[in-house]
Amino acid sequence: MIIAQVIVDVPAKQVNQTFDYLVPDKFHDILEIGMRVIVPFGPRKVMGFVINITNDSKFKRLRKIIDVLDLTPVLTDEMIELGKWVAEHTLSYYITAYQAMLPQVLKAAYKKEIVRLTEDELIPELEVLFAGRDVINFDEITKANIPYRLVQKAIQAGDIYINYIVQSKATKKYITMVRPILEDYQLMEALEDLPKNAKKQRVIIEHFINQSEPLSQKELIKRYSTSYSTIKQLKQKGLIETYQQEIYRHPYDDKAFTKTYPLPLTEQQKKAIQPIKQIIHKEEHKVVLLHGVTGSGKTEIYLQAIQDVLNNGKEAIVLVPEISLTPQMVKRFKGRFGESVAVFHSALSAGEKYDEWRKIYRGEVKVVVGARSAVFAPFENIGIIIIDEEHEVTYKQEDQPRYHARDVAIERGLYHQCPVILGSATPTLESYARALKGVYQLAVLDKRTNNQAMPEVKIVDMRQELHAGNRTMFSRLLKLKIEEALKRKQQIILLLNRRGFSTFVMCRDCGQVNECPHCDIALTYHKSSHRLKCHYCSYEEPMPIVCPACQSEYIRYFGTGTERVEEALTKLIPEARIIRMDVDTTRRKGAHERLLERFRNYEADILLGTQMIAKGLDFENVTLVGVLTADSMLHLPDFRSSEKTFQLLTQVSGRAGRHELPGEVIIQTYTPEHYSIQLASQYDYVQFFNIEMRLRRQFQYPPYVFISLITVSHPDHLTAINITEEIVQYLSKHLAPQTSVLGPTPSPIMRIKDRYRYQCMIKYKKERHLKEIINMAIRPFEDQMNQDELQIIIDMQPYQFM
DNA sequence: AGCACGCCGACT
DNA sequence: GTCGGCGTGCTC
Repeated sequence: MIIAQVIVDVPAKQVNQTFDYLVPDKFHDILEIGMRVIVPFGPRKVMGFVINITNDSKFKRLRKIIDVLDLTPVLTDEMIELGKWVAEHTLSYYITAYQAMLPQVLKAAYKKEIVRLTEDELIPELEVLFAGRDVINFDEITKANIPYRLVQKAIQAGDIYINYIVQSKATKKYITMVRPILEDYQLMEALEDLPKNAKKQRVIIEHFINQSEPLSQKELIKRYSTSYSTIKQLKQKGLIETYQQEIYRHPYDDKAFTKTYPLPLTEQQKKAIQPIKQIIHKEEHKVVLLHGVTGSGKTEIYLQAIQDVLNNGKEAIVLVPEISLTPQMVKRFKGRFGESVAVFHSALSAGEKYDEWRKIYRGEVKVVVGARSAVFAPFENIGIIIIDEEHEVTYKQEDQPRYHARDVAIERGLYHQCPVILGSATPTLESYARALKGVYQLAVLDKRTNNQAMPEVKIVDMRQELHAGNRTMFSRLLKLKIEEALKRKQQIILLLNRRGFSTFVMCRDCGQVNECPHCDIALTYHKSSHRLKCHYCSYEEPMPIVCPACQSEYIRYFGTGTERVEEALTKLIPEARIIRMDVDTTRRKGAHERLLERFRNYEADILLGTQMIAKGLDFENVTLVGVLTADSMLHLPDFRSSEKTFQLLTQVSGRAGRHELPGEVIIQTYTPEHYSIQLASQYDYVQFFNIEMRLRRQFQYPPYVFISLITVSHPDHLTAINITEEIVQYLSKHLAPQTSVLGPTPSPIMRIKDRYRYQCMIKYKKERHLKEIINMAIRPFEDQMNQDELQIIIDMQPYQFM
């Protein structure tokens, strides 16, 4: 008796466990651990992952596996363990963790059909619906508003039945290939027999006499400017045949990547790469924090370390923050390792992602470059995992399973006994503290490879600008520097740090701010549509003409959107050619790259944008970087706001003067004395680290404590508070006395989509059974979560507190 | 999750 | 007595 233990595709607490199924004889030789199967589950059919195969079960009445969806396993043994680990550490369901590790298209799609079983007259409602057909989609029942009991009755009478269908969405792309069936001499004979007027057929047969390799039908038609009918005729004559060949989509195919070769390393780089190479050769697991200033050549270290790994016959994973932002990075990896690189990209279509995934899975590539989810790349022999810009928040997944790619990488590094490299110019305090403690190994690059000094940073106090009568958003210094750069035919990057700061509408008479009726947040003014939109739900309304509260006509919008900056800039310096980059101008696929390419080709003088332009860009001709509002996110309710400001300013300053030309940075701020702005301007990470650590200790924040966050939301305000209160009570009682349980505190945005949101924050140093205790605290509300509109979100390591 | 089952009030 | 609404509990 062969029994498969299956995790079923039903994300619910009560079924978050394996179910045993009998493996029918016909699947004995096929079925392996890690494959997807279709199993009966109650009255339905669902997809499931086989995570173990045994030969006994404590259940005596087992049902049979209906079908096997894969020819080879989609989950390796390691990934099965990893999925368990992820689920348990993030308090998610196993099924959710496994789905997150695989490309979307491997997710099953479910369909229900109603099949007619009798020729006899059905009830009129159903008869109308069937309208002569034997099978109809179940949705039609709901659409036609037929009460379900009537359907039930017909099922009981045996007139109809419900057919549950499980489909794998995986689509492969095929191409039609043409090849000769006969030998050359036979083809030559056939050539004789062809009618004189069959000129095109002759050409094609001649082609296959010279060249017996198959050719795609498309290419054949194009090359000999013929048509499908010619091929069809040859097929009928039995000279050639066509067949379908599976192909990969090639998202990067159209671009030629120029081959690059290892660059000579500087003394510093040599010193930094040495320990990494050692770990690679000893095949041990260690985490190395590579703290390197912008432009210090971290990427070259990655590339050469990977080369060593490949020479050892192993594979490499490289995580970058949102890869579409750094086409230059892809270029470098493709240039160095060519065909053996797979790229994971949020802009790829589901099918393209699946293709890249299969290349990894079949061992056709050795290197993966990708965003967060690439950490799950199904390699079986990993030799190194690199996380570039380790401090980036995008490595934390913000929905279930709420994992951090860094933690997963370290877990995989442990399994494969390989190094994990965390690279950053501004490491997170957590990582740097661990490096100082010796938990991680520290490698430092404090010089740029071109030996250029870091660009000089000037801080401009915007309050004084105002006092001097300058009401524009450009200080006199910045304006002067822009003009100078334009004169020198050099380029400029302007960063509008907009987070927590957008264009809202306020009445100048009564101070009324237009807010979303469903969320506690000001509506954002969109110039293009002249409407007010909520960024948290989909609510929008036309821009009012008079104030809704006092009917005053003096309503206007405040704050600074990129559109307005562009407008003001054009007014100030009319000759400047500007490219604006923000969510609006980059929404379309490939828009990002096109805009950057135009800037690179010097089709514009100024690149104006939000956060997205701060990272990874490398333009030779950029000598001036301006930050319009350095402090806009300093005051967000987030203990990491100083750290994030420091990171952003350092990051963006690094965009200037990366090559021959020296760079300059202007930071405009209303709080010039703030340490994160001061120290960013001096590139003094270590000092920033020391000051920030002192504050973190004083106020008990990570890395001195761990934080877990429970967010309770409910349409009823009081219910949300009360439930949070009960959870807080339970936790305070059962957690260690040194642990602090804070709450109920309203979330920074208390109401979103008409739901009130309250938080309970747990700050702890050591809690061995935290997950179990949290689960116990939540348990009394499980039923309510199923039925009522109660939602409880647990984040074991939150990065966002909104 | 999604479905059946079973209890209870309202109605033919 | 029967219909339909909803709470409860199960799915190998």
